Amino acid sequence: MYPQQNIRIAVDAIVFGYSHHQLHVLLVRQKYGLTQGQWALVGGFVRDEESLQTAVERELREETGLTVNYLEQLYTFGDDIHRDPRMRVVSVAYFALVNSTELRPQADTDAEEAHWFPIDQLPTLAYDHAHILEVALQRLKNKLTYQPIGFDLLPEYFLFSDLENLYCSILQREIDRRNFRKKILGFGFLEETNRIYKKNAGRPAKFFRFNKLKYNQLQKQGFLFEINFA
Amino acid sequence: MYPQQNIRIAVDAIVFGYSHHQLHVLLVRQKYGLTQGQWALVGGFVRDEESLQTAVERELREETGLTVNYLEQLYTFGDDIHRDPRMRVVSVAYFALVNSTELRPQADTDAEEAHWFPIDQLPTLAYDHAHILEVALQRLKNKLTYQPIGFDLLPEYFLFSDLENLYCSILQREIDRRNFRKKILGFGFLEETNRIYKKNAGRPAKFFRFNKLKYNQLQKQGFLFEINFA
DNA sequence: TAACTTTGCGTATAATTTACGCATTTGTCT
DNA sequence: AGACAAATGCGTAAATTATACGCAAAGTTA
Repeated sequence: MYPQQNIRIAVDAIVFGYSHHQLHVLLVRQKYGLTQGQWALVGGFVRDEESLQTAVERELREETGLTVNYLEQLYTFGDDIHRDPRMRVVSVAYFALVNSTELRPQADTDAEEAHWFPIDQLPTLAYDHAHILEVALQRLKNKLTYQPIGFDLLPEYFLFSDLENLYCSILQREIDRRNFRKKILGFGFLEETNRIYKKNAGRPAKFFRFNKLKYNQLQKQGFLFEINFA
Repeated sequence: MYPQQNIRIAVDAIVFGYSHHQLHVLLVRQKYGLTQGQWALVGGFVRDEESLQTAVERELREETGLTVNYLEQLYTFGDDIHRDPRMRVVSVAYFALVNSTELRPQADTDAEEAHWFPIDQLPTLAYDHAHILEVALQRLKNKLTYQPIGFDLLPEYFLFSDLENLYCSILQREIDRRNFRKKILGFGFLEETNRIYKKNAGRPAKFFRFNKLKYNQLQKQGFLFEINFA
């Protein structure tokens, strides 16, 4: 009924952050083992008495000290029996987003060496982590179009141009600034604040804020978030 | 590096079928153990040397003899440590669809007792399987609107009214028959055949066929499947 | 043949998306 | 100060898509 198995269960987290107009991924350098020195996703083995989600949260805390803004299960990688060449490990991967203000403080923990890498300048990754990252990136791109998760990558107060740049750079397509603004504002879940940002050039911009309560309320009323540009 | 764990990995399959204008789920009666006599999802433990997907396929074959039309990983349930009260089991759940012509032959295997239940007349389910089923049903509903998986629930040749009824009954809303037809035909991946079906009443209807090749082709060209009715 | 049922096509209207134009508000340069 | 550059913010016309129906066509039944 409960056969013996020689399989381990691990969790891994793909943590995305956004800064300097670029998407970044958090990676840690492997300290021990076969892959020593290589870069890998944050992760580790699940303890007998903790839930999967707790396991990821613990690993994130231990290895990076970060507080994530959004966390959801991504996919379970267990079809390649030799993804870890030394023994069979099934990994439940989680997808995480951090607020870009969180991005700086590189953990005050006994963190392994953790670094943010721009998505287009990744090092070689250990195990099948490059593949996992690919899946995560696809999820991010998809989700961006039908759920308001872009705000979890931005600070609480942000400019419209930030939001616009985020969509442009992650989805890698052009969007019409004016139609984008009109559409998002039309949704009715962005609060205009009276904080104003002055750049070196151009007209100063208002800070906006995502009103999550308002969004939840709208959603309950059948509202569907959707961003699709030609 | 590779700690001992006292956790087992199982796979479960939520198999949906469609017949008699109703969505059905395949369940098996438990033969042994704590939950003996109760109904449960098809599933079992993963063997050391098989992939997760292979494990589901094996269990499906062994327990039901069915050939599924569509199979994808749904979610991994491992947050409730006591979902199986006797020991910790993490279950990777898979989502499967079968062609309704497959629905009849109830397996010629040494199958456990397997039965199709209409979605609104389910028995009490073992473990947390009611919850898993809930998640699967939600996935089905969502996916129906943005991927052409409805065709995996229908026979190769089907009538427009079948497709229409499938959408109506699963999504539980009314749709305008004429607009629905116009929209789907406009996609251009349905082949009109010269087979004709005569009912007892009304104008005879043409059989249609889903052209998967054509769909893949369109998709590559950036076409987006989407069915949203008010 | 009249009544009934279901399929299949079409058209008018409403709503939404797309493509732009341009005024506004700042800083900078001369 | 005035001209110019840079970025924000608002608006409007045209094209496309969705919605709401009407109704002919092709059978069966009485």
